[in-house]
Amino acid sequence: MSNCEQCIVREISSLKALSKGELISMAHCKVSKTVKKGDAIFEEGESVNGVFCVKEGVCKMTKLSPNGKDQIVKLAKKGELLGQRSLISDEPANLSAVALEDMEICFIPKSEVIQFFNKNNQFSMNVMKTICGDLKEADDLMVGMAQKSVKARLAFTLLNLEETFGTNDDHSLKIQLSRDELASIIGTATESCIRLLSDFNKLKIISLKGKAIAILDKNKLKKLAD
Amino acid sequence: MSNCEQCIVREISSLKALSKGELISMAHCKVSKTVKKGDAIFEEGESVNGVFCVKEGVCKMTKLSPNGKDQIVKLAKKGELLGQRSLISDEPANLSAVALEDMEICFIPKSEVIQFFNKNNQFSMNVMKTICGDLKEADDLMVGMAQKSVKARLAFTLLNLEETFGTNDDHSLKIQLSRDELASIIGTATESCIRLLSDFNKLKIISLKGKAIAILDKNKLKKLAD
DNA sequence: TAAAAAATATGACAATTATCATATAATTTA
DNA sequence: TAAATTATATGATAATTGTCATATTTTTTA
Repeated sequence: MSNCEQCIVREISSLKALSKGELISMAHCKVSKTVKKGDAIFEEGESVNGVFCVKEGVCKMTKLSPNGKDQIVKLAKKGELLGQRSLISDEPANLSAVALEDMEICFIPKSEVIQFFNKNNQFSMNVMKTICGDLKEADDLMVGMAQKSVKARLAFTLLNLEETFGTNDDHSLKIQLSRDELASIIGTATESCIRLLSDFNKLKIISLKGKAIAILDKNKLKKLAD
Repeated sequence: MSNCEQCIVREISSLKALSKGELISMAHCKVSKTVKKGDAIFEEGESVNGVFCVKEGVCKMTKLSPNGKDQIVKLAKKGELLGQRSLISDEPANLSAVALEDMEICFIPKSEVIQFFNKNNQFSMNVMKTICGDLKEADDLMVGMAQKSVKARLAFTLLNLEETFGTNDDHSLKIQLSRDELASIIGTATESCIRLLSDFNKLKIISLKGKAIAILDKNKLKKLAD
């Protein structure tokens, strides 16, 4: 049982509203886990009896469409709480969470989170704000899906990935996604995604070295993105 | 200044958690309005300093895409609160709200809503649940947009409209949408929407009489919807 | 390390969907 | 009511995107 008071993540999530006492209480009931790349934290339809706090690593939140393809709805990284919506709505998970990298996460049981909701108004407010942010993002993505071409969605996604996850020294995106996963974010066939990446590469807008993607011409990409 | 205690809407929204005293307080500061079909309640980007409670009528929540087309993100009807997300996130409206029918609405100022948040835990919880519901719906719609054909989205939308708004005696959908608006829900060109409606009509899956749409074969429509 | 499996890449083609043109019907305005 | 405007409808065609086939490269496994 490690200390929640000293956890870095505490500072960057809704949990920052918790008092010393609440943190100590949480330290007693939380369960730390490591998750290997590719493993599921939870699956769509599953009853998740609490929330998961991401301490390290990135995971994809996906939903299976009737056609059998997974759609990536969101990427979650350090500091995010998974399963909040489920907990509040008292419903099974609407999305699956699968690790894109090795992860460190903590599970906080529902009873504990409910306590925080009841006693700590600022915590409730933080969670609400997070969910409101997710809602705005989901609405915006929906409009993008409905109105933009695949090319524009790819351009937008690449810019977004750079913004959210940053770049390595060689300017390549820090986050490593397969072509299949990238296609599953923008909502297209893997081949279409690969083809467009090739096009962007030929136009010197991006560079491709294996899985690594680097943005070379951000302005052109921005123009393509709407 | 009319009575909030006797308002029917109170029973079917987050407001049902409010105490007698809170309702009386609200009755003093709320502002009732009528909105004509086609008029905007608020526009995307506007600072809405409170929430609107829909007492009668239906409105569309839309967002302008860079290509200049409006996308309908959601339809809101009696009992729904508009502008909750904005209020909680303390941000301008992400969506516009435009009346599809003549409406009766009440405006409740932000300061009053904040009071309720602070003092009435059940109210907070109700609002949270609503927003969580919206988030789930938005995620699901996003996946649909990304993965389903226009035909499937139209089928799904028609079923949804019947479920949500019901039918008249002649089995036609109670909600009246222009072809343009229907297209703007499913995210396609107006012509494509019209063409598919014609196809469904020829196949006796739906019937068209002017603007009125009636579902004739729900099972076929369900099969088309995924 | 060699073989097998999976991921990436590209071509050919088909299906879907958008766009433009134009006709007709319905609604609004003068 | 007549004219004008707007909405609905349909055809022709182009653009986009998906599917299937098949290399090629990379990664994994034995």
